[in-house]
Amino acid sequence: MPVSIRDVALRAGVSLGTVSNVLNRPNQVAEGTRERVLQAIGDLGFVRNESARQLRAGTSRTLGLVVLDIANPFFTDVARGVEDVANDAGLAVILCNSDDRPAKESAYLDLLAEQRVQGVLITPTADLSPNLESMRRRGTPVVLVDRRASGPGQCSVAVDDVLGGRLAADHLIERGHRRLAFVGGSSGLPQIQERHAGVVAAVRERWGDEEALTVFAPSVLTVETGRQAAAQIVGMPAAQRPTAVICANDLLALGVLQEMTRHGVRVPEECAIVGYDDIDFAAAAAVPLTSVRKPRRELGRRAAELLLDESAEGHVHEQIVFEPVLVVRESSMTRRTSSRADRTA
Amino acid sequence: MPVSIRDVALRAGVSLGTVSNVLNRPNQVAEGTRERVLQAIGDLGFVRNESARQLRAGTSRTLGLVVLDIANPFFTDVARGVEDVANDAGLAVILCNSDDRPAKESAYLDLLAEQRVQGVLITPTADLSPNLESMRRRGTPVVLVDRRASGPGQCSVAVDDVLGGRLAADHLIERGHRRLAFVGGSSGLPQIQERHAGVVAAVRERWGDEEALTVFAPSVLTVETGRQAAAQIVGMPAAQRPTAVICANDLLALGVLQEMTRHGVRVPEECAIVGYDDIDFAAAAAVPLTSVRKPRRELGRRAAELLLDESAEGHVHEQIVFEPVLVVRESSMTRRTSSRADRTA
DNA sequence: GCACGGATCTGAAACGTGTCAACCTCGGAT
DNA sequence: ATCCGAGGTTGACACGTTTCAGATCCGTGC
Repeated sequence: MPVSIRDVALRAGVSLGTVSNVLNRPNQVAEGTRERVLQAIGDLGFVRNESARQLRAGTSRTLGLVVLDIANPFFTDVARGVEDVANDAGLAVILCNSDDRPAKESAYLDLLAEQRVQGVLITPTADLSPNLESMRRRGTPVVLVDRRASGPGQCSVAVDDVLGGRLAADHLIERGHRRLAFVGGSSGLPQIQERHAGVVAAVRERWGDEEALTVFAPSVLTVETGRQAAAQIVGMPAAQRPTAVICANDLLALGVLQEMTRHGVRVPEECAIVGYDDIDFAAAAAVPLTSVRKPRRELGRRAAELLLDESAEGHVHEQIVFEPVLVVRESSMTRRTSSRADRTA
Repeated sequence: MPVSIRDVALRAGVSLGTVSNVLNRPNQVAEGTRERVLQAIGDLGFVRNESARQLRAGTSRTLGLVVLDIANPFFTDVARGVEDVANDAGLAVILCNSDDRPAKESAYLDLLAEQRVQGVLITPTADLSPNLESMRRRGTPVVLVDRRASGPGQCSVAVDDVLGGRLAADHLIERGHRRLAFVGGSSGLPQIQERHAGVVAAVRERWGDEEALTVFAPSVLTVETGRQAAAQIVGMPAAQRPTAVICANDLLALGVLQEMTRHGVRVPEECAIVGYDDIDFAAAAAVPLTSVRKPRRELGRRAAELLLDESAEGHVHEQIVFEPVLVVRESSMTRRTSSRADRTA
């Protein structure tokens, strides 16, 4: 039943090597022969066996992408960027979802190692898995995505999240807000910690201390936990309740927005909201969300490019850091009655 | 550099077959030997070569999933369902995004065939690719997802979309609406056509004809095109403007919601909205969206289970059809205060 | 006639694994 | 002393491809 290159050779009346040449160096084969072989391939419905190619070549034509949460549109956008580049290079992408769980992440890394992927793109869970280090030692390129490499020994593509947090906080403070909340505080993820740090830095600079900043620390960053945080905020006495909320990602922000609305708290008049990532749903929310935009697709693209480059000679590890941009939309358009609707892009 | 089973054997002082036994039938190997081998594996950092295993076994430990739009959370939820089952069976999932483009779909199917995947789960573009048929002929199981198989010759896991359309329309009509719009009309996708047909059937039954149903036919089903449709609706003269909109999926519905709000049309008071799929963002919208719920994750699960079963002896093809459920939320909670008894014709 | 080179084709070797028949060892039964 | 069988272990072979050194053929220039 399975038809191999040998069957094709037999049918076309040529040797096995010639069939291989037709497939890989067609111009080295005389036209008549080539056509006879192609005919045989068509007749028999021959399909190359990628495993055998890989075995011979020593490496596969695939690349692994491990993300924290496949349900977060941020990561699907990154994935598309990766796909763009990978496809052009003739590579397939194995997309793995670690769910922010080290055990799952580790299992997927093993799997990718066994597949002999050309490289791994990963947004790691808080602690860098030992598997990552051993992959690199074994010679598999690894590029960190949305996370800065700790040393110069590896590539990474990240975003300046301290700046992002700062942008969000500065914007709100300039708009006249005097009490802020940050939702997403204590997650072990460095990205989140940096956003937090940026907010804190801005608040400190302006106000001298952090007393007017309330921090909420949901365990995971989802719409649901955003809702829970908002419920807490709404329950605070009016005199202490923050007038603006900065969320560590847009999922949280959407949850906050929904819960606020449900409680009759008008956004942005009574409470402004700023999200993070600027996923498509942020602009599509019924109160379009101000958000810190990261070049999502570009992030994936550049990461994939670095990965490809890493296999080349003379590669030097690179730590790319993108600058985020604040996109102001309705959810923070309040106070400071100024006429200018500033939209940064 | 690359360390093979042979290197391990050498180091452990055993034969190559013994190492293989340690890996695949550990209980057939004497404890001392086993430990020596495991030690060697650890020392050398040996990792199985999946390609070689596959070559030997004739089939890989992977399964392909081809979706129409990776950016649509509906499909990522389906993917999670697939992953649940695949992981338990020790299979990896290669996730491919056809972008609703036959050319991309076809390219990915070729790739999956070359990978010798154990099977393919696919939500096909409008026309069934000839590649699908040849895959099946070659013995690769194929299961259609969110699309009914045309004949009994193959497995499929779908949802009764005619019923879904009907549920949405009935609900709105019962609530007292007398002019409806359906957004998503002419896409070639059978799923969409069925939803449309369901709406039409309900409208016909109640009103005798379809004059009070306006149909919009965006080319793709995204938030952006939803917005465009809403802009058109808002532009209609008040006397003709529908008081409720049924959308072919939730992305459209979110776009419609946003544009309505932007134009100051209150939802649901002035215009009710019903979406389709019930993605998480539907409930999270600032005006929570009434939507036709499909068992998204379960859809993926069952599809994967059917696929696994298909490799077993005595498999009979099965066409599973789930019944959708209308989840009523705020976006359609209006009217019906009228005491007028509206009877069907 | 002959050497030469280019175009074309051939077939063996190798990639790393799983399988399986055969082999070894050794204690116990005959 | 011989045989038996079970528990361990071995090593050759096959999987399908790519590669590469060599073979073959043919026209050309001397």
